[in-house]
Amino acid sequence: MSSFIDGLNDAQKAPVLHKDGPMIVIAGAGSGKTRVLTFRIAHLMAQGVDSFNILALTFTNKAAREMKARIASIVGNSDAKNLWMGTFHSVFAKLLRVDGNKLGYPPNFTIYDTQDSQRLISSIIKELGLDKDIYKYKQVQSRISSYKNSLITVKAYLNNPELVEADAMAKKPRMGEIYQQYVDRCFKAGAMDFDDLLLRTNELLNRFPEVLMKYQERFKYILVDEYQDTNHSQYLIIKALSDRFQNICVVGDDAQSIYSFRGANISNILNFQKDYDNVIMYRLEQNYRSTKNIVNAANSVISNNKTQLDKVVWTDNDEGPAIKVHRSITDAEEGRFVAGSIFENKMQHQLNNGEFVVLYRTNSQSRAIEDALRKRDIPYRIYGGLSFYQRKEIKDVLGYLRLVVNPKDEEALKRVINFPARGIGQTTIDKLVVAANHYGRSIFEVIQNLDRINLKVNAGTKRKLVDFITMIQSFQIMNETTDAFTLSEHVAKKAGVLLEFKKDGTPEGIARMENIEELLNGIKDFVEGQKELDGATGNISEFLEDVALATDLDNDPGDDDRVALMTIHMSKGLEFPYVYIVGMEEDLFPSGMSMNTRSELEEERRLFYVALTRAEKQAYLTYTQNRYRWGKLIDAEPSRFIEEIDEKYVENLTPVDGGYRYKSFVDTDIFGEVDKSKLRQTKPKRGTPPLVGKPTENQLRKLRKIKPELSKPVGNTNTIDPGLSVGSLVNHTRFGRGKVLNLEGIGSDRKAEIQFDKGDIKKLLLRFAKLEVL
DNA sequence: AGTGGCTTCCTTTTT
DNA sequence: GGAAGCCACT
Repeated sequence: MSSFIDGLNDAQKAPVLHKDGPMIVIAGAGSGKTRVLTFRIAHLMAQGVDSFNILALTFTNKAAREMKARIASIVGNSDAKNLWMGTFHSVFAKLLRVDGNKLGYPPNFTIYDTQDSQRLISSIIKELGLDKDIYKYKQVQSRISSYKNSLITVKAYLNNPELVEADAMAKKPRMGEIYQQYVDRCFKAGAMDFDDLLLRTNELLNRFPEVLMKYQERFKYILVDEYQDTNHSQYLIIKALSDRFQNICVVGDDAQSIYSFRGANISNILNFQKDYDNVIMYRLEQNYRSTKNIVNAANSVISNNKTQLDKVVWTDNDEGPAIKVHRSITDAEEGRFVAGSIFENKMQHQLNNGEFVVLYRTNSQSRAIEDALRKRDIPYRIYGGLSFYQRKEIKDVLGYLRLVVNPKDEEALKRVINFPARGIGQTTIDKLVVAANHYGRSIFEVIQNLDRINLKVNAGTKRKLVDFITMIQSFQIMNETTDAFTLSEHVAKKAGVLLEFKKDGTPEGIARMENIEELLNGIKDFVEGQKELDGATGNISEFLEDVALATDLDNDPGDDDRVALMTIHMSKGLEFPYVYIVGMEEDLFPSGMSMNTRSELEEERRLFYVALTRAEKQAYLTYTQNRYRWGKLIDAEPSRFIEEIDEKYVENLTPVDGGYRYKSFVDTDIFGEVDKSKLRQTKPKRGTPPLVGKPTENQLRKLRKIKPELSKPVGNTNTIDPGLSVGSLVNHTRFGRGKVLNLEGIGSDRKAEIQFDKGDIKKLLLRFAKLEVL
């Protein structure tokens, strides 16, 4: 009966037809992973599994929407509606809206974005009177974030001498205090940050067995996409929910794990088979996306990594053209080359703009490409970067709306209480914050009770404060009876945000006004969309939730024909016939900040692998010899990754003779004088890991014509600190001298078991322990 | 309280 | 080359 399955190959059919019990699908790039997931869900439903009992976690909400639509077209619309499908964050936000009250959160809790978190932390640092040069708010925020993602609560932190020690060593002895304050303040504001959405879900499932049971019963079948990018917190949620029925299906590719910086733990996928009994493993190794050339090139690159599962990606597709490498003098010229090449390809092969993507390592690289595309009149769209919802004017309007939904939301309040200016200055706000902390209430409540508190503000200021509160309350009353669009339009006008930008009159002000109008249009569309769904009201809180967890990709209009520009990270899961990877330079890609350990470098390499495997027909790599960075022209040298591609898959576009090359070494200025600065030697690369010098292992292997030996999944691969091995003598700042007995874990979870001379045996996380190898 | 000019750090990637 | 925060002046 399930005739829709006939279009699959045998390797794909097996995981689709797998019924009960834990399973893992190791899916190479372009092997039809999404198809397998989609068909598996459809098949489960066709077999009689109630869609109500299926939970599917995807990497973007867009992916979830598309998958849902696809399933709906296979099995019929009404059933697909009940599927719980979305990102971890959006799915568990929904769950917490229902059951978060057990943890003391209101159902209308706010979701703080990174900026909100950073602002709060920054003000806590100030309030505690700490040195902002030592306690850098961004660093502190990312540290707290990584604690949360490892489920280290404030209490756990304070009870863990290693962590406390590590922060004290880093001259931040008061980290614990900041962490505590931060958590308290978020809670008091009825707010969760991104990490809380996962952490609190864990807390909920741990502390309330009846809640755990409810969701275990509900989610009889759980499917997780991009499993290689899950962090510890996500891992535990999945583990808890699937514990009862063990119908867990995870899909992923260890070679495409690129999110360790936000806590993703590659050992989740490497160790999956140990986590459940009787795991069936499926492999999808046939690539349907790319040419032989691209697949082979990508394979030759990734074989430089030690840590990987045993898998060989291959394809039946055409040979295809070689990967083209282009060198240019400056980043402006690089842009011109890309624009010119896109133009030529379009003409020669009759292609649309939408068939091209330009990928880069950092968002700031988009500028040079944009300039060049604009000059050539090639329409483009940038994904990511400063997204629409992060613009100041948009956040201002949203700030008001957030306050309407949750008046305890301090970050929103601080943002809008004096924008547009209404004579409530920093001094007043500081006093309010102090009072609010003192009474354990929100600023909003403090203002409501001004008469009962002895707050030293003059009568004029007091009136202004009360006026502000009254205005917000009037919005709240309106919100009870009206939809998001009507309310937002009213708020934008009444609060004076629109007027503020209008009277500004500068082109910038006008642009901001237009952006607000665009936001209002967006809300209108949203409301109309929601009204068609049942159970949704088109209320503003639904819109805010959508916005807080939206990816730039999620809002892709995708209707007009444009060249896409995005970071490699954003491109994961996408495919394009023509791919340009720009900025292939040392210190940029691999990033200078990721060359300190082997595991960091391996992640950069996986990132390159992801970039290459986006291409269906043709990939271009470009690099420049000089690039503007931090407003200065700096020398650049080609990325090691270019050399790591087996040369038979590469074609060099750069003219080698004709003086071009000499110019690159001895540059002359416009008068023909030699520019002395170009003659100096390039600085030695700092922190280059020993195994990737020249010649690389891979190059040696190629010379010897030996197939690279794929290492076993876990355990003995040393991915952090190559200098440490069993038997090493080390010195710990606190515990003294010791000997390494054992090493385990991978990446940021890597631990060493050490016998210290004092007699103790301890397991230390290498990430935190400051060890000196003797 | 609000404004303008100065400094710093930044640029790794994002839910 | 830019945002964001700080200080000093009005």
